[in-house]
Formats: sequence, structure tokens, C-alpha cells
Amino acid sequence: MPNTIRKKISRLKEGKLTKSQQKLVDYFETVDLKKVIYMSITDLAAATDVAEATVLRFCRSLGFNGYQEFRLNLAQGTMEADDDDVEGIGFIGEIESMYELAMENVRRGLDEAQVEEAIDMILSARTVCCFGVGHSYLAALELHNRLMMMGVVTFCERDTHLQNVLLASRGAEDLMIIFSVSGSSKDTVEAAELARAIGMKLLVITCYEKSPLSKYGDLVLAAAPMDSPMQPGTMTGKIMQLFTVDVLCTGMHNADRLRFDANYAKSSRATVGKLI
Amino acid sequence: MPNTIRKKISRLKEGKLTKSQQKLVDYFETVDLKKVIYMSITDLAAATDVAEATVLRFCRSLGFNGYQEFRLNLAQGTMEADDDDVEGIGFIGEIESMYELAMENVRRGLDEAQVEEAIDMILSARTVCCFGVGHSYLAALELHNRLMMMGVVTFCERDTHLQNVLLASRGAEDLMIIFSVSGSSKDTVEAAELARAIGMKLLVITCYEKSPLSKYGDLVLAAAPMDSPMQPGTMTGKIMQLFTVDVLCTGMHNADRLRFDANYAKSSRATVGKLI
DNA sequence: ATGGAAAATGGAGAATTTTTTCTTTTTTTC
DNA sequence: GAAAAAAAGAAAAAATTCTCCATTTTCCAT
Repeated sequence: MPNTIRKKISRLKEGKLTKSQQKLVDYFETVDLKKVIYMSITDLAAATDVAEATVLRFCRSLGFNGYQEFRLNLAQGTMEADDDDVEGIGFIGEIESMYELAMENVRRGLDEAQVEEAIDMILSARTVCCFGVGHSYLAALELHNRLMMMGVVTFCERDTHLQNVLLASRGAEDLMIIFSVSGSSKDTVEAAELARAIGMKLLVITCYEKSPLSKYGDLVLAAAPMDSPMQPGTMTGKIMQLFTVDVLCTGMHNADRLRFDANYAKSSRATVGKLI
Repeated sequence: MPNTIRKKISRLKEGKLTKSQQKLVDYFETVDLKKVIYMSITDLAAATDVAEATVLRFCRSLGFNGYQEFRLNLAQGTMEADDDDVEGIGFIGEIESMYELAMENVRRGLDEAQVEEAIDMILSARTVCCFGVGHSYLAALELHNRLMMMGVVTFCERDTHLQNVLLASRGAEDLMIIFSVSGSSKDTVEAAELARAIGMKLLVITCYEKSPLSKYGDLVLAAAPMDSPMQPGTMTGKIMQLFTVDVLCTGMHNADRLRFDANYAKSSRATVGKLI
């Protein structure tokens, strides 16, 4: 929570503070600012042992018109009073809030029961095959890596010929996890059909609950639909997929901490070349 | 900006709304909530043409003690009044805020001049080679895909033998982009040394400015260090890398919209199989 | 339809909070 | 150490929020 009032205060501190300004600053630094929000100017004056007028003057010296404005900006964590300090790359904030929106939609789309069911499917599978075509390969690969770190027997094959080789020896005890943002690309649907034919369990991770792919899945994890239509290959879709992977793997990890902590630790050491 | 008051209001809407409640809800839906924050209960009553007491009752029906509490929660975007509605998967919020922290650190670490310089390096390169070992392969692949969508000649090779084959015909006009969270893994450092020997330009994307890898880079994009030490293979590091990729590519896109919009459109059509 | 009970709304004024103004105290400077 | 300047406090004024009660509207049963 980047709070710009802190910045204002530290800027003020660069000059000399008067006795009562010091009292106020001290108070803000020792007390949770969230508490201050709910205090009236009278309360705050009493708590810091200065006059109400002094508190008001302090707010003004910070650049606000009055106590209310100060208090509201404290609550917002952002400044409206003056915005002469926009910093960093112009569009970076937009990307950030897009990611946040993506995550929010995943959160809205998933529910605990589904996630638990998905985790059960993974834990009870003999082997897991992570599939994703094109831009969705990223998420498939990430899931594969994460599962591998937890000691799950997992495959992630890009080459369609080798995919068939892989599937040739799969069966009812194995699980296929397919990623597809749109849930309608030809290749993924074919893979799903194949999984069905073989008798594999199928978990579909998508952003559209009503996609063609969804009807093949034994379980479908779908994010809530975004307000605006998603262009293929956008980062938003990938963040949604990766976030889902993270939720799933964190959930798995929580389900059996003892076992997975050990595996994770071993994997972490392994990535820096220490195998034993 | 996930605002929980919206949630409260929509829950209220499920029941029947009275005439003045409807007026208020309408007003909140048409007007920027940021503006409402700075209105007194008197202003709001006047704007919605209801009595002050009615506004107060509305706030109370939303679960707040009074107008101030309502207004402050509107500003905060979070609820303090009652938190009996924690919903969804227990740990999902923690993952979300971790991602947000990751993005914040990237934003703090990058500055506009660096990003522009990186974009220049990409645009002026004959070809680009995206490298990432282990968990960093994900970001390398994503950058490769994005650049490809913009029509840049790019490579992303995982196999170390083929990497050497690729590098054999690179030279001073080519650019290598290396991803490494820690910036200290043996393989990446070797790749950087090789790039240097060949005379390639080198862009390093890492999370530790002072890493061994950094000293090889013509330009180093480093996120601000996280508060807690990062375990290898964590999602945080990957999100930081992917976010950086997105910032870079969005920046490129903005730099020459006309050209990249066209390429992107073609690429999007291509991903659904329409080549012409 | 219509009377009546319950719910919703508005208005006036009381209570609280915020702001202004003026006085007193403290600090600074010569 | 005294005068000027700055800061802080006290109290009154203004504004805002809240309470209470009268009025209107809605809804249901007759």
C-alpha cells in the first residue's frame, strides 16, 4: 500500500519541525495509520496532546485544504491534492492494474471445492500430462515445473508427434491437464478427444466456462469472464493461467506441507546444482 | 481497484430497493466514486435529491455506523465494518498481494530511461536471442513470443548444443537478452561470457543489480530487491520477469504503434490459423 | 377499491465536528 | 534582554452529521 502521505511527511521532515508537528509525526509513526483514519480531529488532537487548530494547521502544511481532505487521502493511500510527483514509466500502472484485474477474475471464477477437487485429481493420478498450445504452452510448462518440484511424475511435451508417443502408454489412472484461454483451438480440442478415447482423466483450465473444450473436461477451472474481449496472446490470459497454476500448487503444498516442503527444498538445492 | 462497497451494494440490490435507495445506487453507478468521497452528506443528499437522513439510513443499511464510516471505506476500497464475508480460497489473497508486491518492486527498480534504452537496443538489433535457464526459461520464451508477434527476428533456444550453433553465426549487430532472477547461475554467466567474446550486445534482466551476471551486461534491468530473500523457482521471481517483459514490449509497441499494431493483428489472426 | 398497519422519507433542530479568529506563549534575532 | 516573528491554544463561529418526530408512501387484508 504505497501511501503518499508518508512521502509528504518525510518531505516536511527535511525542514525543521516545530514541537507540535513533531508530536504529530511521532504519533503517525508509532500508531497504525488505519486507526488514525477513524479518528476525528478532536480525537487526534487529544491523542497527540495539541490543540485542534494545530492539527488543522499541520494538515494544511501538508498541502490539504482541511482535516477531511487529509483524512480521506490517508484512507485512499493516494494523493489528489497535488499530483506533481507522478513518477516512473507512464503506462506501467495500467499494466499493473490489468494484472490485478486478471487475478481478481480468477479469484471470482474459482471456488475452494473445485480447487480441492483438482488437487485430488492431481494427487491421485499416476502421471500428469501438461498440455498447452501456442501461448498457453507457458502455463503448461510452469505447471509441469512446479509439479516436478513437488515430486509428481509429470510430462510436458510440445511436439505433437511426441505427444502421441507419450499418450500411447497412458490410461485411466493418468491425468491430462489442458490449458487454453479461449478453450476453442483445434489442437487442444483434439488432445481432449484423444484423452477421452484413452480413458484418461481430464482437467481443463480456461477463461471461458462455456467453451467447446469445457464439455470434455471431468473438471473445468474457469476464471470469471473479463469485461472486455481478450485478444489472443495477450498477457492478461497468461497471467490468469499462471495465477491459477500458482493457486493450485500452493493449495497442493498446503494439503501436505510435510511431504512437499521436503521435496521443494531438495528441488531448490537441485536448481543450484546441489543434488545431494 | 477492487472496491468492497460495490459488493455490498450489489448484495443490497438483490433484495428490493426503495425509491431513494434506487436514486442513490443510480448515482453511484453513473458518477466516479472518487468524486463522491469528497462530498459531504449534505452535498450527496442534494445531488441525489433525497434527504440527508435518507442518505444516512442508506449507509447504515450497508452496514456502516454513519456517513463518515461509509465515506472512509469508500476511500479505502476495503471493509472494516464487518468482515464476516471472507470468501473464496483461503490463501488466494496472499498470492495476489505477493504478485502485487513483485510488480511494485519491478516498478521501483526500472526507470523510463533504461526501458527506452532497452527498447532501442531491441529495435536496432539485427536479431535477438532470448536466453533463460531453468525457471527463467519461461520469461525468455514469453519475450521470444511477444517479439515474434511484433515481427522482430528472434530466437529462443533451450538446448545448449543448439544454443552454440545459434551463437556461431551471431555478431556485433545482434542482441542477447538473458534472464536470471539471481543473476549468478553458472550457465547464464557462461552464456554472457560467450556473448561478450562474440561481440554481441547484451541486455541482462535480473532481480539483483549487483549480481555476477550484471557486470557483463551493456544494460541491466534490475527490479528493486524484495524484502525477504527469494527462494529459487518461486512464482514471485517469474512474475517479476514476465512483468518486465510486458513493460518492455508494451513500451516497444507504444514507440511505433502503426507498425506493431499491424504486425500484432496479423499474429493474432495467425494464432487462430488464418495466415492471410 | 379502501382502510389501516408498516415502512420509508423528509425536515427541523440538537449534537458533534471542523474551521476561523483572536489571544497567549514560545522562539528567534538583533 | 527586548522586540519581532512564529507557533500554539482557547473559544466562538460555521459547517456537518445525526436524532427525533411528523408526513408520505407502500402494501396487504378486507
